[in-house]
Amino acid sequence: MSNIREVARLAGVSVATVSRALSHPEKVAPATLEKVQAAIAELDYRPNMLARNFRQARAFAIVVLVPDLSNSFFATVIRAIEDRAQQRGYVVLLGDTRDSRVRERSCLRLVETRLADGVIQLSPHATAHPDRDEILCVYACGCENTPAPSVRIDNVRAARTVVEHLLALGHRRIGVISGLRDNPHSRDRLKGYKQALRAAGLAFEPSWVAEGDFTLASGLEAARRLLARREARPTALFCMNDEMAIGALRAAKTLGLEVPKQLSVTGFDDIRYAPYTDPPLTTVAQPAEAMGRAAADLLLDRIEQRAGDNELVVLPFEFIVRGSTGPAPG
Amino acid sequence: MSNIREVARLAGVSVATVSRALSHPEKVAPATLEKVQAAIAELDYRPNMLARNFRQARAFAIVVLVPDLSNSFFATVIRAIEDRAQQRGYVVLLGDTRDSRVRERSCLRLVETRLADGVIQLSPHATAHPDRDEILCVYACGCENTPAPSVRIDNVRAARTVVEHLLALGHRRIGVISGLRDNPHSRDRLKGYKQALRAAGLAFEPSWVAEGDFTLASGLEAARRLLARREARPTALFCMNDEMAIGALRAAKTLGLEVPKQLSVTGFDDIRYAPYTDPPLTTVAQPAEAMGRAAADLLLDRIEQRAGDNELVVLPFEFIVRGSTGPAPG
DNA sequence: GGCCCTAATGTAAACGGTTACACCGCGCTT
DNA sequence: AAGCGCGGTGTAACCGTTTACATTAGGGCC
Repeated sequence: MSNIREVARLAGVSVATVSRALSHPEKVAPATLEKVQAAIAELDYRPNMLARNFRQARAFAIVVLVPDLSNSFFATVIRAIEDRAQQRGYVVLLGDTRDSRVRERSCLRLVETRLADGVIQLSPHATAHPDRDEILCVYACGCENTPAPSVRIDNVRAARTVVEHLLALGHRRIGVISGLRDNPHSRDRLKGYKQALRAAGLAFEPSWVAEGDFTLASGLEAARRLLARREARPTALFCMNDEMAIGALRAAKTLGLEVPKQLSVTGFDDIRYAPYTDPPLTTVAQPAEAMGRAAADLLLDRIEQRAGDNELVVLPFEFIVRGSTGPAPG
Repeated sequence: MSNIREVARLAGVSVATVSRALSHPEKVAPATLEKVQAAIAELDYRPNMLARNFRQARAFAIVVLVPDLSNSFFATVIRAIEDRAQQRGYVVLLGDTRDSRVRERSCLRLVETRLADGVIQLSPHATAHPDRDEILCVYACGCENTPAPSVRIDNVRAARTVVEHLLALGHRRIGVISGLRDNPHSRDRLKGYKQALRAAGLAFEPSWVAEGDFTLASGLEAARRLLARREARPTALFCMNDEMAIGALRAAKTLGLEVPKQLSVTGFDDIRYAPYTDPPLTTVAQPAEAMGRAAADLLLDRIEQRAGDNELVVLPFEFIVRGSTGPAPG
């Protein structure tokens, strides 16, 4: 495989000139540029990026830490990140942590060993790693107390909006299918739920909160538990993501409950499958693509030292009413 | 940031010894090893992988080309690839091509420029690139005529199995919702469809094939077209992936057709949402995880020159009957 | 005791780029 | 005409490892 020296020899110039021709073409005379390009074409030369990156002490790579790649929402965010990163000359390394601490650790090692220049976290693990502060890290799906450079929506307000919608439809017994109790997203969204209740003069009833873990199966299970109660069964379920809402819809179906006639269900995220559930899911659309792009820009700006001072990006969400919510039954 | 020389100085040995202590610990005396490790701990030294990779002329990275990351099936395959790659000391670069040729090209450039050691393709684009032969490439979701190192299921037989199931249920008018007509997967699966028809003594009716592009929306559209016909409306729809099947279910619902009573629908892939559709989707389960792992192993073995000779891995599929198929209506 | 073999370590040359610095020649200014 | 500035180019050092080869020491064998 040819290298820069061969190109230089063939073009009759020095290696420095070839290097400049590639990296700073404006600094070399047009005639020279042409000779160099001819030589490059002739040899089918491709610069060795391994060498370039090594010399520049930059990997031109970022790693994205995702709790679960096969969740459609995260996949969309990552797509946007990848897209933007590529535009700016970076490559993205995949780090599916599966919510495991050791996997996460081993991904962070990538930046410690210089294989990556920074990290984008898709989960809002607030728990700082001891040496985390030396690592450039941006949170793409932040929460109220997610540390500095991060992008998020106002989860509290979004949750409140959803619950206000249900209240306006006359629902008084609104069950919650939550993510893991100590997950920051769960906390924020529960906060919004409580705010809406309080504003409506209703008391918060802890037994109406069923804990899941953001998966389809856990949503189904949680819904079963909530709907099992004979007395005072919830007439609406506020689910903290779409996957669990889809699970809840399934539970309703197997219990013979008609949605939205007998039970309203709401989701969160607006994943691509949301308009295709039966009935289509009322949900909060997070601007997944915009969040990905913004997070990528935030991180890359910091890597390239053009650290903008606007370190917290809060993007607007959209509340989308579809068919899964309706007036509270009789 | 400390480097190998500082470690050597602190440990009172040469850089070569430090290097060996890290890469070939069995080659250094236990006492020396200890000194080196102490120095490493003291300085909190992390070897610079950029330098190591450069020196070894290896990136220890593979890129995976995926047509659409937010498709749940691909996401699962990638997860498995990432998992296996990490086990074997490699990192995975994400290449979401969005079915664009230029994006694909630019990803291949990564291996030409040495930033990656090989490629795993998730789409079976048979169209060889001019210089593709210099690039280590493995196909993870192959077809009948996918070139050499590849893993796949027997798409033809799987499709035939599905259609035989529908025939056994008494269906005689079986519509097809296909992927793009020239997509190899579409071809294989259509072939299986035809085989089943022929075996049952039925004629193939081209107008019962509606072309989609594997997306939810295209499935909905295609189903609308097929179900719009007054005379001889299909009683079953064979969809070439789950996403389009979900679209078809939606179409049926909006047209007031009951599934499976009036219309049977089948999918392909068994994505995680398949058991949660209404009714749950009858489909072909591709062993997504196994496919990912196998593809990773195939590629890494070749990168490491331990090229196994079993270059074509054909994994078993599973046909899963759920609620979306039933006897043909009266 | 000399020889040979081996294990452990050190020396220094790569790897393929980038870039600071030196240099050269030309045109413009004064 | 001398000096200056500047655009274009070349020389060579440098980035942090790995590793071929040289060197050394020690142990076993005759």
